[in-house]
Amino acid sequence: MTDGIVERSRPRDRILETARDMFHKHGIKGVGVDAITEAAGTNKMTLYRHFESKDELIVECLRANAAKAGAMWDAFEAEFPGDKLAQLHAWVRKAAAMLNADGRGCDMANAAAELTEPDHPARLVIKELKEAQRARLVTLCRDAGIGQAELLADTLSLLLEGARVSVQTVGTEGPSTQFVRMAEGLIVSFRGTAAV
Amino acid sequence: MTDGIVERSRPRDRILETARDMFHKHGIKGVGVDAITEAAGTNKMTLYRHFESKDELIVECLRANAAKAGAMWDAFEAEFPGDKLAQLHAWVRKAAAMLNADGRGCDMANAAAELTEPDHPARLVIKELKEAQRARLVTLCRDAGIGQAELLADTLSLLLEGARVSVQTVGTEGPSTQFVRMAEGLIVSFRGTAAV
DNA sequence: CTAGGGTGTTACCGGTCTGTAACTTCCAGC
DNA sequence: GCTGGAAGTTACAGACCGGTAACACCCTAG
Repeated sequence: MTDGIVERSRPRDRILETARDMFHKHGIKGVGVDAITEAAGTNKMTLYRHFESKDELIVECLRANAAKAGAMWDAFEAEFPGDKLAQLHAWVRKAAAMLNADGRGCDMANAAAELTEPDHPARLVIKELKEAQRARLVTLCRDAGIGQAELLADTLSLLLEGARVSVQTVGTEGPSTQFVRMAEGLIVSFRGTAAV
Repeated sequence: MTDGIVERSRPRDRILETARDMFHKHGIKGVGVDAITEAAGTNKMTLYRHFESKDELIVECLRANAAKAGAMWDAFEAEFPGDKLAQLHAWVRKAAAMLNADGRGCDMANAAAELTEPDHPARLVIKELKEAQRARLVTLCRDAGIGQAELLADTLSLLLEGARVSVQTVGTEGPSTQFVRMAEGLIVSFRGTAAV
């Protein structure tokens, strides 16, 4: 019961959702458009009526991923309104939970690993989306009253990014098990050096 | 002027070296055996006389990469004999230098991102080699007299791994610029909590 | 009821992929 | 100089790839 998601909805949405799922599981070059449309319960022609090429479908999937991640951030704000520090800790816990959820790393990072052509349209949106996420984390750290918000945000980013590839290479029992401990420790130690 | 390396040597070595280079630059699924053999100045039949399949060639390339990385560690020992702390700092500097050298991340991590079949032969050796590298870093930290050597080693691992994917997604001007600062800071702070 | 747009179906194009067969050529060691 | 093995050459098999053409269908809005 994998790769299903053929609920009745408009073909475009089904294709997008199925492609996201299959790209995530099998990689981008590991999935052909035929396989996507079949799993989405439709056909190739319909795909090409809604997306001008596989590359555009890839880009649209990445954007959809980022939108979903953005919604997660909004959920933190809803859960701890105004309490930025609590939101930061929620982010750490959520990230750690997703680490162990599936052994595949970040879709954007994986896409960047696969799509090596320097002018591939996906590379631009990956950079754009990653930078937006970084900006959001920096803002959260700063609003949580942390001095050197950029440094903390970048450190947390690298740790999480590293934990994701670690899970992908050595599994969930490797260095990534320490992620929460590292992240929490960092936040505490940065809290010490409060706003200047 | 790329992908050359057609010096006169035995075809097997040329194929291996060329494949390493091309896999690194263009990804594994982004390079066909025809392209490899042509760039290596030989032909497909010769490749298949030395490697039973592309998958075996991939595995052999990964092992060669790991051997090269191992040689780097030996160089640190040769440069700072017995001074494990100096070797650790040398490792940080070397890692940072390689970060900015080329925008492609770790070959093993990239391979893990591309080769999603859970029983792909490469996945096994990736895990094996990554675990060996981790063990070596833990040993280095411990021999440098650092308490919680595993935690420091794992943190440094995740930071470096994350920095490599960061370079690949947002470029060298992103969070990875802070890698040395983070790593050196960590080493110092772990030195504080000396061996228990 | 009808018109029309979204959808499904089938077949196809040209290209690329891994891997193999059959044969020729080269070259080093005897 | 001869021979045997390594290497090169050409052609091909069979599968898959992204993308398109032509046409039949269905279902809803008018």
